[in-house]
Amino acid sequence: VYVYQVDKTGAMYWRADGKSWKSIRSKNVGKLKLRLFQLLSNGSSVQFFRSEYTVDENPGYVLGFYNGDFRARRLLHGDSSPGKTPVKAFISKDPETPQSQGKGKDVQDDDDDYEDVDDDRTGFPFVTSHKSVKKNLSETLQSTTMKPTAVYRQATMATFDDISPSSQPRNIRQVYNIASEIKRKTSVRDDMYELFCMTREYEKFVLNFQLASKVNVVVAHPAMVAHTNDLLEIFSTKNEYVVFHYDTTYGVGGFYLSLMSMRYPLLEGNPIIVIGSCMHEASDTSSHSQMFQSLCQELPLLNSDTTIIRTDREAAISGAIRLNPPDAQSRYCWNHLRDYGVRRAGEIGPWAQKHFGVEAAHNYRADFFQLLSCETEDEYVLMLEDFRETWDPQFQDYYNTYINTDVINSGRWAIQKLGIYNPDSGITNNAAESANFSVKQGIKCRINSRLYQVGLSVYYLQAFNLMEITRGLTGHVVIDGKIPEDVSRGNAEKPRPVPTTTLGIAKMLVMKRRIEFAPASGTFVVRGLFGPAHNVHLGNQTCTCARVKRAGKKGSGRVRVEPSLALSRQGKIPDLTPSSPTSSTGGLACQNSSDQDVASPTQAESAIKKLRYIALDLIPPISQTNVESTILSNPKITFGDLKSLAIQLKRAECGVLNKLQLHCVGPSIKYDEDHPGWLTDAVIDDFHHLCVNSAKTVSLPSGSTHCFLELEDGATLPNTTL
DNA sequence: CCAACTCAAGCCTGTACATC
DNA sequence: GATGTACAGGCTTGAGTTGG
Repeated sequence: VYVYQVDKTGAMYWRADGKSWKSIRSKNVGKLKLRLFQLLSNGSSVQFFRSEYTVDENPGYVLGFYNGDFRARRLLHGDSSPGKTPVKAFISKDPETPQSQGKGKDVQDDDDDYEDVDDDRTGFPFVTSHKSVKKNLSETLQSTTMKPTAVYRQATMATFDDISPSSQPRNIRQVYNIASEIKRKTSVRDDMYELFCMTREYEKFVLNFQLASKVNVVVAHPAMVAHTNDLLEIFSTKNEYVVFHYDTTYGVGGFYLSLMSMRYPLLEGNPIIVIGSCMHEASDTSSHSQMFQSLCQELPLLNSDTTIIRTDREAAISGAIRLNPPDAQSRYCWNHLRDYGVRRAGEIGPWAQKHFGVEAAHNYRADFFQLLSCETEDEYVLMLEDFRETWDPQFQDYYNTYINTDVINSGRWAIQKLGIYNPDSGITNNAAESANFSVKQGIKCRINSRLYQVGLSVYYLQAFNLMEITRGLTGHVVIDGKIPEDVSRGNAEKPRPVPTTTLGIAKMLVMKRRIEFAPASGTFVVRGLFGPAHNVHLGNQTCTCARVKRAGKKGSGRVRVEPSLALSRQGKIPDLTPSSPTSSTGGLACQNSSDQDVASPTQAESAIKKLRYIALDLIPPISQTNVESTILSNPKITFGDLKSLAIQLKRAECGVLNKLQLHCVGPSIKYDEDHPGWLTDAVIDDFHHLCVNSAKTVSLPSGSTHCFLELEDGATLPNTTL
């Protein structure tokens, strides 16, 4: 009978005794749990049993008990296949080794069938070393530079006090076995071989595997390729642009890593995802060509004039893209254009400095930036003519030869048409560099990274991208331009949903609740995106914005700005009980008798034609076709929005309601995270009554401070006053 | 709860061969 | 001869799964 201490990790070393047991019964005996095993010999049961008792209250120990015909001990570890001599059980008092119980000594080995046999070579009885012994051997071999022989000697000496064979290495061969196993598991094989293994283990991941004459390996996650194909198909059908980035990074290993990434168009903020990658020994046109050829083979729709590839204007990359995909449009990072144009060593910068001095080079750079920033090509041509008069003829020649074409392609007027113009930076390839950065982050060993390590990193990065895309599309995460988080770190190009028009900025500020009416002071608190908040008192001042025409005041060109919904001083939300033309209590505007410009209820009545939220776009009435076109034309729509849309569809019965309800599904809903459903179902229903059933009241959702309506000439709301 | 099963990892042996 | 490596191949173990 023995008590075994159970490993805290749950390992069941104590149970291993080199014999084959068959579980035959288990039962509870009071607080004890009993498991009974029967010894197997060559597959048949032998009259020898092993019992294990455990106590629930103290799972750290197991009580073991052996009973039966002990002559049955045999079939220990080792080669005991039929026809071979069974090795001998070793009997000792080692409490750690269950098979070595003392009872064995009392047993007469009088049965030939159960005769113990010594090891053929050593003459010593065979015994299985305890697992802790092997573990120690393994740890010593791994943590020191000792040879197996030395480890073997040390291990046997260390257990001098405990002479039980199971507490020592069995023989030197055992140490060799362990060392061999360690080597097999930890050896780093040849980089190329590992890479080659990837071509088989990661099916369809390695698109190109070239060793001679220059190493060139193109990889792309097959699932990402499939998904990108779907996207390209959708967007080419819609004739909309898809923006890619392509950039080469250095310092990853003894090779270049080029990444093809995409501005993912279906998620807010257009996060960067990696489409494919190329590890190449040389950075010449043929290397990049192989990358694009492999990609185009998998992504045939890449070769489309709706494909925009931003690069940093390396000649090798440009040349490769011209070859394949020839129809794609290359656009160059302004920073790199500028660098190449004026500053970069070995290029025109030093040339300009050398010929005309630092100051002149500075002027050329300024001219160059002005040219890039032209709003139209005509303006560019005219400005270029002006500049030429001041430029040195030599610089003119250089500009004509190397710069002009690229500026025409990537100037503001050109990229604005594509919707990729950034007012701050023009056009940058930062996103690609950011993706490169995140790959580097994923590689622990940056300088001496191996090809297969980098390949694996790309694989995992893409898998992560795919997972995040799936989560984003199913509405499980709020993407908001931060997916994947790693990619947007560093010098990532931040998403800029900030509108550029006056009206757009106004809408955005309203949607973000950055304009609030302060009833106490009768002023508006306006918080812009930057800087301090402003307290604005309009008084009788009027807005002269030419774009807005107020109902009933056609052509006036002057509109009074008023709080759309005045809050009572108590902070309660007033109801929208229609007020009489002379009423000044609550209601929606019109509460001030001095407001000469505000349309009277009667005027409003005759003027209302279309009712819509000012910050949301008008969408045609619902039909199945329209729903589809809505989704397609609004790629930022999420599954959550679709679900909401489905609910709205069920209710869709009247035209006015349709319009209102559809407003719920636009991307603008995301502007205000705290009030994503700003236009709630209750409000919609109320408006429904208001518009169709001539209901007299409507209540705003709790917490509402403003209500914005835009009325159009000729619209009617029967019997309704706002 | 348990028997029967699968599976991968681990362990072990024999043989041949290389190196010191 | 001692030491060490490489390979093929078989058995056991331990963890997990499945179905009754």
